[in-house]
Amino acid sequence: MVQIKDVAKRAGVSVASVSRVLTGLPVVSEPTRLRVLAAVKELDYRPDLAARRLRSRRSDTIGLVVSDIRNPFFTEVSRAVEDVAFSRQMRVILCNTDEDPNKEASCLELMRDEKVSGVILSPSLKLLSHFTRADYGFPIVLVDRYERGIEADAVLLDNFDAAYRLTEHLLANGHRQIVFVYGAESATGRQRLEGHRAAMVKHQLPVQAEGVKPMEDQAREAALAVLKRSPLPQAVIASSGLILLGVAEALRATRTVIPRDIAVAGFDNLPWTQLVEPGLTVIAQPTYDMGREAIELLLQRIATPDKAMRQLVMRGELIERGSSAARQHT
Amino acid sequence: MVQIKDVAKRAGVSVASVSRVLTGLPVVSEPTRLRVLAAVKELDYRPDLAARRLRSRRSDTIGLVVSDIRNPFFTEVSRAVEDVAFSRQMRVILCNTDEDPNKEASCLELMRDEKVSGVILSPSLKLLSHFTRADYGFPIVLVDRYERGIEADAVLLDNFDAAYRLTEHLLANGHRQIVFVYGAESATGRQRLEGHRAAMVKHQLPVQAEGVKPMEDQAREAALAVLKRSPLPQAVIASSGLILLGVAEALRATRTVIPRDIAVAGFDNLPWTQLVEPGLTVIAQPTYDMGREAIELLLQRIATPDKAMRQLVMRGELIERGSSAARQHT
DNA sequence: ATTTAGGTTGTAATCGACTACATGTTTTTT
DNA sequence: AAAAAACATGTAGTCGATTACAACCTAAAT
Repeated sequence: MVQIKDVAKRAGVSVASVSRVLTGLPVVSEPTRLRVLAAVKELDYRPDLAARRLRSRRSDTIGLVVSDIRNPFFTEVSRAVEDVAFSRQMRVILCNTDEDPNKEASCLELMRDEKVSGVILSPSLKLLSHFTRADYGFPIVLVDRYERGIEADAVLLDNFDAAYRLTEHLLANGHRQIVFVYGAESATGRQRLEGHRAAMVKHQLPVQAEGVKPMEDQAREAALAVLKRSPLPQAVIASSGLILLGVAEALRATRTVIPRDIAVAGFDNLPWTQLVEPGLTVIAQPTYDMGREAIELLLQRIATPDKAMRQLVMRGELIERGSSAARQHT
Repeated sequence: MVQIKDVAKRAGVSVASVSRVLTGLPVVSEPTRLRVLAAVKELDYRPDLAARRLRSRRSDTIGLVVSDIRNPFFTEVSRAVEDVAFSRQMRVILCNTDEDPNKEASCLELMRDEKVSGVILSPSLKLLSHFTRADYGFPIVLVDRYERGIEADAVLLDNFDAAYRLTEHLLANGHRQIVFVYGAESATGRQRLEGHRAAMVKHQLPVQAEGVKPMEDQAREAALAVLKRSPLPQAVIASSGLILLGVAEALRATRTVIPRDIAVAGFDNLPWTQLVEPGLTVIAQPTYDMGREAIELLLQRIATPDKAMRQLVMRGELIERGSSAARQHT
């Protein structure tokens, strides 16, 4: 195993100089720098990360704590985070919480043990409700979930605005009786409900909301119940991609024709939403960008810990497809 | 910062005893063990991982190297790997290669630097073609991709069998002119082509294969070209979920009706395959189980490095849906 | 010519845990 | 009862880097 003293010997300098070159300190002369780099290359020296981390108290590692990496939103975020981290020679450690506060606490403890430089976190509702930055030894950037007034960096969709515009779109196309199926245990779901509510109230229409647990089968059951109503509502909105999937399954199971029998709209522009006839109208989130912004924000926070907290609120894009087409007068 | 000597003092023992208790060595008496554990709890002591790793030369970390975590197959595998690792107090480090041999080499180098206990790898075609276990300082388990005769642990689908059965299913339903759209740059795609070929040859039918790059838009273009043919083939098989998506997009864009105009079948039982009318017939892979088996295999390999290599070949499940319904005689 | 400042370099201490070895104690064997 | 074996524990060295500090050299300032 070649180590730093071998490099030092080869380059004819002390270990301190080698270390200075490798950590990028600007206190080495150009000639020594070049000789060290040459020796490193000749010997194919790789610094021992454990030793480096022990002494320097830093790990150059980013933690990513999400409910479930299989959620396409988080998958995309993780890819963005990994891309940026990789380009900066940093590592990513992943942890799934399943929305379980205990597992979430374990994950954050794990991150503390790893002495991560920072964490990108999608918090459970419970953690979000009493989030305090001082509780952790590392900076945190929240993604997807955030509540007004919390002192934390965050990257999220403008949920209120997105749901408001989606609702306005349906209303403009003549749909009046709208059922809003949303994730009741999620801050995001609730904020989207508020945006929907605001649009409905503005048009003096009643709000029909169905809160579900954030699982596909739950959403399907809720949607099936809605579809048993008589008369059928004129439209249904799903507050997330997962719920939209459940709704689509229910519609297919009951042979309900979109948009003739009922109009549909939802969140998350997943690949399949354009495949389901006649194409599902959705709010697209800039997921990859959100992940990228989250880690950039985190890296800035690590560099300058005392600047004021920032929230990056991103705008969703309304993608109109056949599922929300104008209502035919009957 | 509370450290091991604080615990030792509190428990009235030496640091060696504390270390022995914490690393689970069976050479401590029960009384001291209990007193150490009590002291650990009272002080909320957390061992410094960097120090531990430096001295012990082990990291208790697993590397996961895949082409793209956004591929649902790998997403699911990563979730399984993370679950098992988490339950054993191990970490997972993720790296995406984009099928680029250079990035792949960087990822594996990164894993070496991290002194991972082992790696779960989905190799590029190039790496697979001259894979040698001795090239790395850690054990490797291959997932999804494997070639006969390679001396390596692996977990994969029985691709030949799955494609064979899928083809037999289409043939049994009366489809004769079948186009097989497959990922030409993937070992998996090629193996599936061989299975398809075997079934066609057995029935003395010609093989029509279209190799594409493993990207959705490439598959769509290829499928569009196929759909321009006159007469239209009677069925199309997609050798992966990604390609199936491209095919489905092409069919929708051309308003081709499944299965009246053309029958469809493919791989990967993704949530949306049952949503596309009239439901797409697919081979389902036991993805989560494959991930679980992969890390279990890896942990066994770490425990006993010298046992013979093992390949776990799993059987795909044929899920028949409307897209491959029996051909109407004309 | 002497002092001062600024820039380079090297020596040695240090990070915090694991573990080889030595030592002491108890149990078993002869 | 003595010797050997087995077990339990402690002391101190070690893992391989970073970095505080001191020492040195050169150039600028007095």
